[in-house]
Amino acid sequence: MELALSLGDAPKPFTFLDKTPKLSNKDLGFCMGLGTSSGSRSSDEKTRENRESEEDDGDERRRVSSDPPLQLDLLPFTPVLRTHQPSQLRFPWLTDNLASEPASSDGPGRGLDVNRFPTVATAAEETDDGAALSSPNSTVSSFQMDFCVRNGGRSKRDLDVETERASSRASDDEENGSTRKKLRLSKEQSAFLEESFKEHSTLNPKQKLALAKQLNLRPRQVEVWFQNRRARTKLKQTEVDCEYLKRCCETLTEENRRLQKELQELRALKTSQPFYMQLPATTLTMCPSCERVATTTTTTSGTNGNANNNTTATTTTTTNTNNTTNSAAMSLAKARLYPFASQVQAHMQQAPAHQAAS
DNA sequence: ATTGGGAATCTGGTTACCTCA
DNA sequence: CCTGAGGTAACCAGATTCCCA
Repeated sequence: MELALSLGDAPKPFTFLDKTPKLSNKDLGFCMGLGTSSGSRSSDEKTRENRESEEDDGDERRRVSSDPPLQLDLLPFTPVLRTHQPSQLRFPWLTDNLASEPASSDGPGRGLDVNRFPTVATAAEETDDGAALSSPNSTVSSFQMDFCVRNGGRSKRDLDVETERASSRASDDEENGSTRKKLRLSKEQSAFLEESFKEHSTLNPKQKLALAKQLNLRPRQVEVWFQNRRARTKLKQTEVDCEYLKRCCETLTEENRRLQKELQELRALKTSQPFYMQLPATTLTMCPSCERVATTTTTTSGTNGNANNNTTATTTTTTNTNNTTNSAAMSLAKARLYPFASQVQAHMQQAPAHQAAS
């Protein structure tokens, strides 16, 4: 069993997931998407890759996410990520003519028409993270968007309260630079961001601007949302990894317990039947070509009558060929001791490479 | 009044780019 | 012209703060 597990960013994919079907989803209750995607790369690698892929964009962006966020695609706590229909949510960086498209000409295509606040945050959009416009003090655009999105089912009183709050916040922001606004993104905005996160776990400036424009948010807000989203993803992944490690530990503990018990039985058997002393010492080795387990036996000094050499290593294919007595008992003992011996033997005979290697 | 979720902020690290000696 | 140092900007992860439902 390969226990190449990691918390958080896996340094490499868990190859055993491909090799050992016994560690499948049904056993563990979650799918082993661990470390099989971009999340398994180091940030430096990702950064390097991103920069290589950004050459086409010139100086417009510095980092590009080239891989979709696959890491959580298979996890139970994440909704099915690939079920969205591209036609239902359009991403500005995927449709070049977005700006010129007529709004919601195809029904649910835009999906966020409710967010369409007439030219609210254009100034902020133009300047991206400019200190003045994207500073924490600037609440105007985001609030207006929020107001526009949520006012559908509200009473006038609610709207008045909201307006009052916003004006209060705005005034606070104007007079106090340290005031920190809190904005709850609407469901539509969150859903849209989620969808785009499934496409790109990181944003380039173009995508950020487009998303911000689409959602009537400040680019800084989009950027922060993606940062927090990545953090949440990693946290969830860590939880899943911990759970998996816990299960592995339990499995290994149980296996250890079972083997200890078996060892005790064999020791008891050995004291009652001394011929077990004649069994050669056995070690398990790994076949380098196919990574299967092979057994190598080392006969010890002449206890079986004709073995005069002190240390003679042979493979199991020749084990005990001279010992014709106690064959039944020996077979029984070997069957208990080396449950894989017959398979390994057959495998070794099939593969000529093994003969050469041995 | 309490609490959890999440938006926002802070901090430290990395990299790319530019300028200049 | 080349090179290395220094400065700057942008981005990110991680930790933290703190607002609000």
